[in-house]
Amino acid sequence: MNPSFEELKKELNLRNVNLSYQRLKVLKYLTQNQCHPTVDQIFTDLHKDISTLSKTTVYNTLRVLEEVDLVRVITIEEHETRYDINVENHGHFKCETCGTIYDFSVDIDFLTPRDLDKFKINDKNVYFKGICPRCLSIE
Amino acid sequence: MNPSFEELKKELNLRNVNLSYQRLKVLKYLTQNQCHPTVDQIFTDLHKDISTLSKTTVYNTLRVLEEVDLVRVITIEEHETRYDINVENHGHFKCETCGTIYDFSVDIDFLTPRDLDKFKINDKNVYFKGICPRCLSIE
DNA sequence: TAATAAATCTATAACCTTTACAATGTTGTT
DNA sequence: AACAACATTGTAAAGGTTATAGATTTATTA
Repeated sequence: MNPSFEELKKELNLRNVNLSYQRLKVLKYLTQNQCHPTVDQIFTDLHKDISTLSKTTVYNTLRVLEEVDLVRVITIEEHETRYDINVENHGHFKCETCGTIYDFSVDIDFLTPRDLDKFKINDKNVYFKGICPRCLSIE
Repeated sequence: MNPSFEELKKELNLRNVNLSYQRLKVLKYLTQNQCHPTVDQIFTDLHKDISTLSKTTVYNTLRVLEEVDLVRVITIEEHETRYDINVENHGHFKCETCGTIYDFSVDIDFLTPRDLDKFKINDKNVYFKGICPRCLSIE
């Protein structure tokens, strides 16, 4: 499972990242909204609570969290960078009709391309596109 | 193997896409430069031959070619949409040091996530990040 | 071939996301 | 309390992509 909020706070301390009020809110948002939100979604939602919040802060915070490997960047589609707190390897499915992004479990370690024998692999990503069951049933 | 240039021209006719001079040049470029170029790379190189070429035309052409499934969009990294004429399923490896994108063969059909039983899958993508052998040896 | 319609190309401006930067505010340490 | 270090904010700038309108080319018909 995903790490709990408390565990994440500990992680930040371990990695010498100060936990400001804004960073705490972003982190909390990511743990509670594991729907791969965009910066704009995060900013818009948090702005309701923190009227002084700047979008730059959201960018900065996400960059910091990414640097310490607590957050993962997902680039399924151009022009919409999404953020995911789950660092575990899993695949993403984007519905081309409604835009929802679904997680799915995939045995990425099973992928052992012989072509990459001499390559150092840091990150593996799998994403599919298509139509989700809900949109299929509506059609 | 990849389709030949002549075959691609036939494909365009089949799909009722007019083959203008500019489109022909872009298509030719993609078949001869299968290095997943960006729009800017395509435009800059072609501009040497066609001084009147507009970057908008490159965008438009790529969109048309994508719509008829002759070209595939690769989004490995944010802010750099890349184009690939090879529609066959294969994986991409991006070297985080030199930026080169390598192809590798991967048995994508082997990926049969049970989670996606009821999903209609149109497109499968696999991309890895890490360091390529050349950069490893230089270090 | 000429006339007309349709499609394509070009250039510019607009848009949107992300980054850079400088000023302000906050936190931590002594 | 004073200082330094860091974080936040707001604005401006950068970069890539798209919208649009006019010019050019191509296709069609007579």
